[in-house]
Amino acid sequence: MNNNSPSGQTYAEDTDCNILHIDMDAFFASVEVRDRPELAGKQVIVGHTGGRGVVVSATYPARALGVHSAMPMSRAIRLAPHAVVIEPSMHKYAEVSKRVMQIFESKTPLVQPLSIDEAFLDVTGAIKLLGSPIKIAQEIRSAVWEQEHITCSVGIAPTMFIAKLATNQAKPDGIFVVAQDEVLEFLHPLPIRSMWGVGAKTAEQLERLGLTNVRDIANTPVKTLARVIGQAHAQHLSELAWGRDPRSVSVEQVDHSIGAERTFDSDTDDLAEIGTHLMSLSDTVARKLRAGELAARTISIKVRFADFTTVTRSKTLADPTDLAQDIYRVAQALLASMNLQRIRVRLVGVRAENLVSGNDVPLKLQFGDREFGWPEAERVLDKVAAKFGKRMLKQARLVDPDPATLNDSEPEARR
DNA sequence: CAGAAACGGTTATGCGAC
DNA sequence: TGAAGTCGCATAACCGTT
Repeated sequence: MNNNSPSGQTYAEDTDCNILHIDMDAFFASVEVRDRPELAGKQVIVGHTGGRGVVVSATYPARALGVHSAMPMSRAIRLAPHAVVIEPSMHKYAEVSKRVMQIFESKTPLVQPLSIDEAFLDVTGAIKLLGSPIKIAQEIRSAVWEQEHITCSVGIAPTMFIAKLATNQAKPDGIFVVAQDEVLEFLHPLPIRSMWGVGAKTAEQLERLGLTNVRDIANTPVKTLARVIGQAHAQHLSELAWGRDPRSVSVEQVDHSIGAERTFDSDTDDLAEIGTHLMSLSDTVARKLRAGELAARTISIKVRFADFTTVTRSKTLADPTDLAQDIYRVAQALLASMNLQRIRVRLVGVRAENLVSGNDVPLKLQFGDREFGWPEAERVLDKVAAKFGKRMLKQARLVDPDPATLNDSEPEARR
Protein backbone atom coordinates (compact mmCIF):
# COMPACT_ATOMS: atom_id res chain seq x y z
CA MET A 1 0.00 0.00 0.00
CA ASN A 2 2.65 2.47 0.88
CA ASN A 3 5.69 2.11 -1.30
CA ASN A 4 8.08 4.37 -2.99
CA SER A 5 9.82 2.98 -6.01
CA PRO A 6 13.50 2.29 -5.43
CA SER A 7 14.51 5.31 -7.46
CA GLY A 8 12.62 7.55 -5.11
CA GLN A 9 10.18 8.36 -7.85
CA THR A 10 6.63 8.04 -6.67
CA TYR A 11 3.84 5.87 -7.95
CA ALA A 12 1.03 7.55 -9.76
CA GLU A 13 -1.50 7.05 -6.97
CA ASP A 14 0.55 9.35 -4.78
CA THR A 15 -0.80 12.26 -6.73
CA ASP A 16 -4.30 11.41 -5.50
CA CYS A 17 -3.18 11.35 -1.88
CA ASN A 18 -2.31 14.86 -0.94
CA ILE A 19 -3.90 15.15 2.48
CA LEU A 20 -1.77 14.39 5.49
CA HIS A 21 -3.18 13.88 8.95
CA ILE A 22 -0.49 14.07 11.61
CA ASP A 23 -1.06 13.02 15.18
CA MET A 24 1.44 12.99 18.02
CA ASP A 25 1.75 9.60 19.68
CA ALA A 26 0.46 9.70 23.28
CA PHE A 27 1.32 13.37 23.19
CA PHE A 28 1.32 14.58 26.79
CA ALA A 29 2.78 11.36 28.10
CA SER A 30 5.47 11.40 25.44
CA VAL A 31 6.50 14.92 26.37
CA GLU A 32 6.79 13.90 30.01
CA VAL A 33 8.85 10.83 29.12
CA ARG A 34 11.09 12.98 26.97
CA ASP A 35 11.72 15.26 29.93
CA ARG A 36 12.38 12.34 32.27
CA PRO A 37 14.28 9.79 30.20
CA GLU A 38 14.33 7.29 33.06
CA LEU A 39 10.62 6.79 32.30
CA ALA A 40 11.27 5.48 28.79
CA GLY A 41 9.38 2.26 28.20
CA LYS A 42 7.50 2.60 31.49
CA GLN A 43 3.81 2.91 32.30
CA VAL A 44 3.13 6.63 32.56
CA ILE A 45 -0.26 8.21 33.14
CA VAL A 46 -0.86 11.95 32.82
CA GLY A 47 -3.90 13.25 34.65
CA HIS A 48 -5.16 15.10 37.67
CA THR A 49 -4.83 13.07 40.81
CA GLY A 50 -6.60 13.76 44.01
CA GLY A 51 -10.17 12.78 43.52
CA ARG A 52 -12.18 13.26 40.40
CA GLY A 53 -9.82 13.63 37.49
CA VAL A 54 -9.57 11.54 34.37
CA VAL A 55 -6.67 10.20 32.36
CA VAL A 56 -5.54 12.77 29.85
CA SER A 57 -2.78 10.73 28.26
CA ALA A 58 -1.02 7.42 28.83
CA THR A 59 2.00 5.71 27.36
CA TYR A 60 1.56 2.53 25.36
CA PRO A 61 2.82 0.28 28.20
CA ALA A 62 0.05 1.73 30.37
CA ARG A 63 -2.48 1.35 27.58
CA ALA A 64 -1.56 -2.30 27.34
CA LEU A 65 -3.18 -2.70 30.76
CA GLY A 66 -6.41 -1.15 29.54
CA VAL A 67 -5.73 2.44 30.56
CA HIS A 68 -7.10 4.98 28.12
CA SER A 69 -7.89 8.66 28.02
CA ALA A 70 -11.03 9.94 29.74
CA MET A 71 -10.92 7.01 32.13
CA PRO A 72 -11.32 7.96 35.80
CA MET A 73 -7.90 8.18 37.39
CA SER A 74 -8.96 5.96 40.23
CA ARG A 75 -9.76 3.17 37.83
CA ALA A 76 -6.60 3.75 35.82
CA ILE A 77 -4.48 3.43 38.93
CA ARG A 78 -6.24 0.22 39.85
CA LEU A 79 -5.49 -1.15 36.40
CA ALA A 80 -1.88 0.06 36.49
CA PRO A 81 -0.88 0.29 40.15
CA HIS A 82 2.80 0.64 39.30
CA ALA A 83 2.37 3.39 36.75
CA VAL A 84 4.08 6.72 37.23
CA VAL A 85 1.39 9.38 37.53
CA ILE A 86 2.14 12.92 36.39
CA GLU A 87 0.09 16.09 36.70
CA PRO A 88 -0.58 17.71 33.31
CA SER A 89 1.46 20.79 32.39
CA MET A 90 -0.70 22.26 29.69
CA HIS A 91 1.56 25.22 29.23
CA LYS A 92 4.48 22.97 28.36
CA TYR A 93 2.43 20.91 25.89
CA ALA A 94 1.19 24.08 24.24
CA GLU A 95 4.78 25.20 23.70
CA VAL A 96 5.75 21.89 22.17
CA SER A 97 2.63 21.97 20.03
CA LYS A 98 3.46 25.41 18.72
CA ARG A 99 6.93 24.31 17.63
CA VAL A 100 5.62 21.14 16.01
CA MET A 101 3.03 23.12 14.07
CA GLN A 102 5.84 25.35 12.88
CA ILE A 103 7.57 22.32 11.45
CA PHE A 104 4.39 21.53 9.52
CA GLU A 105 4.19 25.09 8.29
CA SER A 106 7.75 24.91 7.02
CA LYS A 107 6.45 22.37 4.47
CA THR A 108 3.21 24.01 3.43
CA PRO A 109 1.12 26.98 4.52
CA LEU A 110 -1.99 24.80 4.26
CA VAL A 111 -1.98 23.57 7.84
CA GLN A 112 -5.19 23.14 9.77
CA PRO A 113 -4.59 22.36 13.43
CA LEU A 114 -7.34 20.13 14.77
CA SER A 115 -6.31 20.09 18.38
CA ILE A 116 -3.17 20.59 20.42
CA ASP A 117 -1.62 17.43 19.00
CA GLU A 118 -2.97 16.95 15.48
CA ALA A 119 -3.26 18.75 12.21
CA PHE A 120 -4.28 18.28 8.60
CA LEU A 121 -1.93 19.32 5.83
CA ASP A 122 -2.74 19.73 2.16
CA VAL A 123 0.53 19.12 0.35
CA THR A 124 -0.79 19.37 -3.21
CA GLY A 125 1.22 22.48 -3.88
CA ALA A 126 4.30 21.30 -2.03
CA ILE A 127 4.86 18.13 -4.05
CA LYS A 128 6.76 19.78 -6.89
CA LEU A 129 9.11 21.44 -4.49
CA LEU A 130 9.50 18.80 -1.81
CA GLY A 131 8.64 15.47 -3.40
CA SER A 132 5.91 12.93 -2.77
CA PRO A 133 3.54 13.14 0.20
CA ILE A 134 5.28 10.11 1.67
CA LYS A 135 8.61 11.84 1.46
CA ILE A 136 7.18 14.98 3.03
CA ALA A 137 5.65 12.92 5.79
CA GLN A 138 8.94 11.19 6.52
CA GLU A 139 10.78 14.48 6.65
CA ILE A 140 8.21 15.88 9.06
CA ARG A 141 8.49 12.83 11.27
CA SER A 142 12.26 13.10 11.28
CA ALA A 143 12.16 16.79 12.07
CA VAL A 144 9.69 16.33 14.90
CA TRP A 145 11.87 13.62 16.37
CA GLU A 146 15.08 15.58 16.02
CA GLN A 147 13.70 18.81 17.39
CA GLU A 148 11.32 17.57 20.07
CA HIS A 149 12.25 13.96 20.69
CA ILE A 150 8.71 12.75 20.41
CA THR A 151 7.18 10.56 17.72
CA CYS A 152 4.17 11.13 15.56
CA SER A 153 2.15 9.17 13.03
CA VAL A 154 0.90 10.22 9.64
CA GLY A 155 -2.10 9.15 7.62
CA ILE A 156 -2.01 9.97 3.91
CA ALA A 157 -5.12 9.84 1.76
CA PRO A 158 -7.17 11.71 -0.84
CA THR A 159 -9.50 13.24 1.78
CA MET A 160 -9.34 14.49 5.33
CA PHE A 161 -11.64 11.85 6.74
CA ILE A 162 -9.73 8.95 5.21
CA ALA A 163 -6.39 10.45 6.20
CA LYS A 164 -7.59 10.66 9.77
CA LEU A 165 -8.64 7.03 9.77
CA ALA A 166 -5.36 6.06 8.14
CA THR A 167 -3.48 7.58 11.04
CA ASN A 168 -5.02 5.03 13.37
CA GLN A 169 -3.41 2.31 11.26
CA ALA A 170 -0.13 4.19 11.25
CA LYS A 171 0.12 4.42 15.03
CA PRO A 172 2.42 4.40 16.74
CA ASP A 173 5.37 5.99 15.02
CA GLY A 174 4.43 5.15 11.45
CA ILE A 175 2.94 6.15 8.13
CA PHE A 176 -0.08 4.65 6.43
CA VAL A 177 -1.22 5.50 2.92
CA VAL A 178 -4.66 4.92 1.44
CA ALA A 179 -4.66 5.56 -2.29
CA GLN A 180 -7.73 6.73 -4.14
CA ASP A 181 -8.60 3.30 -5.51
CA GLU A 182 -8.17 1.71 -2.10
CA VAL A 183 -10.50 3.99 -0.20
CA LEU A 184 -13.60 1.82 -0.15
CA GLU A 185 -11.84 -1.43 0.60
CA PHE A 186 -10.13 0.35 3.47
CA LEU A 187 -13.20 2.15 4.73
CA HIS A 188 -16.07 -0.27 4.39
CA PRO A 189 -14.99 -3.00 6.82
CA LEU A 190 -14.48 -0.50 9.66
CA PRO A 191 -17.02 -0.43 12.52
CA ILE A 192 -19.55 2.38 12.45
CA ARG A 193 -18.04 3.86 15.59
CA SER A 194 -14.93 4.80 13.63
CA MET A 195 -16.91 7.32 11.61
CA TRP A 196 -16.73 10.98 12.47
CA GLY A 197 -19.90 11.98 14.22
CA VAL A 198 -20.85 8.50 15.35
CA GLY A 199 -20.56 8.25 19.11
CA ALA A 200 -22.30 6.01 21.58
CA LYS A 201 -25.81 7.37 21.02
CA THR A 202 -25.74 7.44 17.25
CA ALA A 203 -24.13 4.01 17.13
CA GLU A 204 -26.97 2.63 19.21
CA GLN A 205 -29.53 4.06 16.79
CA LEU A 206 -27.69 2.68 13.79
CA GLU A 207 -27.31 -0.73 15.37
CA ARG A 208 -31.05 -0.84 15.85
CA LEU A 209 -31.24 -0.68 12.07
CA GLY A 210 -28.90 -3.63 11.97
CA LEU A 211 -25.91 -1.63 10.78
CA THR A 212 -22.52 -2.62 12.10
CA ASN A 213 -19.87 -1.41 9.71
CA VAL A 214 -19.33 1.47 7.34
CA ARG A 215 -20.37 -0.61 4.36
CA ASP A 216 -23.79 -1.06 5.94
CA ILE A 217 -24.18 2.70 6.22
CA ALA A 218 -23.13 3.16 2.61
CA ASN A 219 -25.73 0.66 1.47
CA THR A 220 -28.58 2.16 3.46
CA PRO A 221 -30.78 4.79 1.81
CA VAL A 222 -30.27 8.26 3.24
CA LYS A 223 -33.99 8.46 3.98
CA THR A 224 -33.76 5.44 6.21
CA LEU A 225 -30.78 6.85 8.06
CA ALA A 226 -32.54 10.19 8.40
CA ARG A 227 -35.43 8.63 10.27
CA VAL A 228 -33.19 7.84 13.22
CA ILE A 229 -30.43 10.43 13.14
CA GLY A 230 -31.91 13.43 11.29
CA GLN A 231 -31.55 14.60 7.73
CA ALA A 232 -28.33 16.58 7.95
CA HIS A 233 -26.49 13.96 9.92
CA ALA A 234 -27.72 11.18 7.64
CA GLN A 235 -26.67 12.95 4.47
CA HIS A 236 -23.28 13.66 5.90
CA LEU A 237 -22.64 10.12 7.10
CA SER A 238 -23.75 8.64 3.81
CA GLU A 239 -21.31 10.80 1.89
CA LEU A 240 -18.47 9.89 4.21
CA ALA A 241 -19.34 6.21 3.95
CA TRP A 242 -18.74 6.43 0.22
CA GLY A 243 -15.42 8.10 0.79
CA ARG A 244 -16.73 11.48 -0.27
CA ASP A 245 -15.58 14.30 1.95
CA PRO A 246 -16.52 17.82 0.95
CA ARG A 247 -14.21 19.49 3.42
CA SER A 248 -10.90 20.95 2.43
CA VAL A 249 -7.96 21.93 4.56
CA SER A 250 -8.58 25.47 5.69
CA VAL A 251 -6.10 27.65 7.44
CA GLU A 252 -8.40 30.22 8.94
CA GLN A 253 -9.53 29.27 12.40
CA VAL A 254 -12.17 31.39 14.05
CA ASP A 255 -13.22 30.76 17.60
CA HIS A 256 -16.97 30.48 17.98
CA SER A 257 -16.97 30.25 21.71
CA ILE A 258 -14.60 30.50 24.63
CA GLY A 259 -15.27 29.04 28.02
CA ALA A 260 -14.03 27.74 31.31
CA GLU A 261 -15.48 25.24 33.68
CA ARG A 262 -14.70 23.72 37.00
CA THR A 263 -15.48 20.49 38.74
CA PHE A 264 -15.51 20.89 42.49
CA ASP A 265 -13.48 18.68 44.77
CA SER A 266 -16.79 17.66 46.26
CA ASP A 267 -20.40 18.43 45.39
CA THR A 268 -21.88 21.51 46.96
CA ASP A 269 -25.26 23.16 47.39
CA ASP A 270 -23.77 26.40 48.75
CA LEU A 271 -24.89 29.11 46.34
CA ALA A 272 -22.31 31.54 47.66
CA GLU A 273 -19.54 29.07 46.93
CA ILE A 274 -20.90 28.42 43.46
CA GLY A 275 -21.08 32.17 42.92
CA THR A 276 -17.45 32.58 43.83
CA HIS A 277 -16.52 29.99 41.25
CA LEU A 278 -18.66 31.79 38.69
CA MET A 279 -16.70 34.95 39.34
CA SER A 280 -13.37 33.24 38.96
CA LEU A 281 -14.52 31.51 35.76
CA SER A 282 -15.92 34.77 34.41
CA ASP A 283 -12.55 36.35 34.98
CA THR A 284 -10.80 33.53 33.13
CA VAL A 285 -13.19 33.81 30.21
CA ALA A 286 -12.83 37.60 30.06
CA ARG A 287 -9.04 37.32 29.98
CA LYS A 288 -9.22 34.82 27.16
CA LEU A 289 -11.56 37.07 25.23
CA ARG A 290 -9.26 40.04 25.56
CA ALA A 291 -6.22 37.95 24.76
CA GLY A 292 -7.91 37.06 21.49
CA GLU A 293 -9.22 40.56 20.95
CA LEU A 294 -12.74 39.23 21.00
CA ALA A 295 -15.95 40.13 22.72
CA ALA A 296 -19.07 38.07 23.29
CA ARG A 297 -22.73 38.83 22.76
CA THR A 298 -23.97 35.69 24.47
CA ILE A 299 -23.04 34.38 27.90
CA SER A 300 -23.98 30.88 28.93
CA ILE A 301 -23.53 28.90 32.10
CA LYS A 302 -23.47 25.19 32.58
CA VAL A 303 -24.38 23.35 35.73
CA ARG A 304 -23.74 19.68 36.28
CA PHE A 305 -25.51 18.07 39.20
CA ALA A 306 -24.34 15.30 41.45
CA ASP A 307 -26.19 12.74 39.32
CA PHE A 308 -24.25 13.97 36.26
CA THR A 309 -27.22 15.50 34.47
CA THR A 310 -26.25 18.79 32.92
CA VAL A 311 -28.20 21.92 32.11
CA THR A 312 -27.22 25.13 30.37
CA ARG A 313 -28.72 28.58 30.41
CA SER A 314 -27.75 31.45 28.18
CA LYS A 315 -28.50 35.10 27.66
CA THR A 316 -27.74 37.33 24.72
CA LEU A 317 -26.79 40.92 25.48
CA ALA A 318 -27.49 44.10 23.62
CA ASP A 319 -23.78 44.87 23.33
CA PRO A 320 -20.82 42.51 23.20
CA THR A 321 -18.50 42.53 26.20
CA ASP A 322 -15.06 41.33 27.16
CA LEU A 323 -15.29 42.26 30.82
CA ALA A 324 -15.41 39.90 33.77
CA GLN A 325 -17.80 42.25 35.52
CA ASP A 326 -20.42 41.95 32.81
CA ILE A 327 -19.94 38.24 32.32
CA TYR A 328 -20.19 37.55 36.00
CA ARG A 329 -23.33 39.62 36.37
CA VAL A 330 -25.06 37.67 33.63
CA ALA A 331 -23.75 34.34 34.86
CA GLN A 332 -24.99 35.04 38.35
CA ALA A 333 -28.41 36.08 37.03
CA LEU A 334 -28.63 32.89 34.97
CA LEU A 335 -27.75 30.85 38.01
CA ALA A 336 -30.39 32.66 40.07
CA SER A 337 -32.99 32.01 37.38
CA MET A 338 -32.57 28.28 37.92
CA ASN A 339 -33.95 28.46 41.45
CA LEU A 340 -31.53 25.93 42.81
CA GLN A 341 -32.45 24.93 46.31
CA ARG A 342 -30.28 22.50 48.18
CA ILE A 343 -29.34 20.73 44.99
CA ARG A 344 -25.90 19.16 44.94
CA VAL A 345 -23.76 20.61 42.16
CA ARG A 346 -20.51 19.09 40.93
CA LEU A 347 -19.52 21.45 38.13
CA VAL A 348 -20.16 24.95 36.90
CA GLY A 349 -18.99 26.52 33.68
CA VAL A 350 -19.09 29.90 32.02
CA ARG A 351 -18.97 30.28 28.28
CA ALA A 352 -18.83 33.25 25.91
CA GLU A 353 -20.57 32.73 22.57
CA ASN A 354 -21.53 34.76 19.55
CA LEU A 355 -18.05 36.21 19.41
CA VAL A 356 -17.21 39.37 17.53
CA SER A 357 -13.88 40.94 16.81
CA GLY A 358 -12.84 43.22 19.64
CA ASN A 359 -12.45 46.11 17.22
CA ASP A 360 -16.17 45.98 16.58
CA VAL A 361 -17.02 46.50 20.22
CA PRO A 362 -18.73 49.84 20.60
CA LEU A 363 -17.28 52.01 23.30
CA LYS A 364 -20.07 52.55 25.74
CA LEU A 365 -19.48 55.65 27.74
CA GLN A 366 -22.67 56.93 29.22
CA PHE A 367 -23.47 60.08 31.08
CA GLY A 368 -22.05 59.81 34.52
CA ASP A 369 -19.40 57.28 33.62
CA ARG A 370 -16.06 58.13 34.94
CA GLU A 371 -13.34 58.36 32.37
CA PHE A 372 -11.67 55.29 33.78
CA GLY A 373 -14.02 52.49 34.74
CA TRP A 374 -13.96 48.72 34.77
CA PRO A 375 -12.84 48.35 31.18
CA GLU A 376 -9.70 50.30 31.84
CA ALA A 377 -9.21 48.60 35.18
CA GLU A 378 -9.38 45.13 33.68
CA ARG A 379 -7.09 46.06 30.83
CA VAL A 380 -4.54 47.37 33.29
CA LEU A 381 -4.88 44.12 35.17
CA ASP A 382 -4.12 42.21 31.99
CA LYS A 383 -0.87 44.06 31.64
CA VAL A 384 0.17 43.59 35.24
CA ALA A 385 -0.70 39.93 34.95
CA ALA A 386 1.43 39.60 31.85
CA LYS A 387 4.37 40.98 33.80
CA PHE A 388 4.02 39.32 37.16
CA GLY A 389 1.90 36.25 36.52
CA LYS A 390 -1.82 36.07 36.80
CA ARG A 391 -1.96 34.53 40.23
CA MET A 392 -0.77 37.85 41.60
CA LEU A 393 -4.08 39.46 40.74
CA LYS A 394 -7.63 38.67 41.69
CA GLN A 395 -10.90 40.27 42.38
CA ALA A 396 -11.03 41.10 46.06
CA ARG A 397 -13.74 38.53 46.51
CA LEU A 398 -11.51 35.77 45.20
CA VAL A 399 -8.76 36.42 47.72
CA ASP A 400 -8.68 33.75 50.35
CA PRO A 401 -8.75 35.51 53.71
CA ASP A 402 -6.86 32.66 55.32
CA PRO A 403 -3.17 33.69 55.27
CA ALA A 404 -2.08 30.09 55.64
CA THR A 405 -3.09 29.45 52.05
CA LEU A 406 -1.24 32.40 50.62
CA ASN A 407 2.06 30.60 50.44
CA ASP A 408 1.84 28.87 47.12
CA SER A 409 4.51 30.82 45.36
CA GLU A 410 4.68 28.71 42.23
CA PRO A 411 2.41 30.32 39.67
CA GLU A 412 1.16 27.17 37.98
CA ALA A 413 1.59 24.73 40.80
CA ARG A 414 -2.00 24.33 41.95
CA ARG A 415 -4.98 23.89 39.82
C1' DC B 1 -57.89 43.14 8.80
C1' DA B 2 -57.16 38.41 10.38
C1' DG B 3 -54.52 34.81 9.71
C1' DA B 4 -50.88 31.94 7.34
C1' DA B 5 -46.30 31.37 6.32
C1' DA B 6 -41.62 32.41 6.11
C1' DC B 7 -37.76 33.97 8.61
C1' DG B 8 -34.17 35.05 11.68
C1' DG B 9 -32.84 35.20 16.37
C1' DT B 10 -32.79 33.09 20.93
C1' DT B 11 -32.74 29.43 24.12
C1' DA B 12 -32.14 24.78 25.60
C1' DT B 13 -30.59 20.29 24.73
C1' DG B 14 -27.96 16.64 22.94
C1' DC B 15 -24.13 14.60 20.75
C1' DG B 16 -19.46 14.09 19.60
C1' DA B 17 -14.35 15.07 19.17
C1' DC B 18 -9.84 15.36 21.39
C1' DT C 1 -19.96 2.73 40.15
C1' DG C 2 -17.17 6.95 38.23
C1' DA C 3 -16.99 9.94 34.91
C1' DA C 4 -12.11 16.75 32.96
C1' DG C 5 -12.08 20.52 30.30
C1' DT C 6 -12.95 22.88 25.75
C1' DC C 7 -14.92 23.24 21.79
C1' DG C 8 -18.22 22.74 17.37
C1' DC C 9 -22.48 21.32 15.23
C1' DA C 10 -27.30 20.03 14.84
C1' DT C 11 -32.03 20.25 16.23
C1' DA C 12 -36.25 21.81 18.11
C1' DA C 13 -39.26 24.86 20.28
C1' DC C 14 -40.52 29.36 20.73
C1' DC C 15 -40.90 34.19 19.63
C1' DG C 16 -41.51 38.50 17.28
C1' DT C 17 -41.50 40.55 12.50
C1' DT C 18 -42.72 40.81 8.02
